[in-house]
Amino acid sequence: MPNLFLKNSVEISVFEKAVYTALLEVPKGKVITYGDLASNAGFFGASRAVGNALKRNPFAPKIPCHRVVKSNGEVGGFAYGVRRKIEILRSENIEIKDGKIINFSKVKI
DNA sequence: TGTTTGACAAGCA
DNA sequence: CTGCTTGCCAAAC
Repeated sequence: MPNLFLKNSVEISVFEKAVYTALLEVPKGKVITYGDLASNAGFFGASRAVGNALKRNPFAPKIPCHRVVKSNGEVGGFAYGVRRKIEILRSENIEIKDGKIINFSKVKI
């Protein structure tokens, strides 16, 4: 395994490292899909694995996990509840209706 | 070391 | 639009 970093005494796989790093490049007020994030991280098609990586994210508030959404415009999941995710997104001026993002093509990277 | 698991995606009826 | 099926991938069992 070509991985294992040490961040705050927590082991991180190269996969997670790549995902978190790529995610940090998403500006406030914008979102990215699980699939695109996977691609940006260098793991095309790993959308599902990305979800897992975010869920078990060791350092929660440090990374903007809330900016990762589904490719169909739905919000997706969140470790602390979808409700919370929506609130945070709204606080970043991203409109959401019925669990779906308004103007998805415009707020998406 | 094989199987199961998900915060997914895309295609089709 | 809804619901179902298959494909995916890294991590956890």
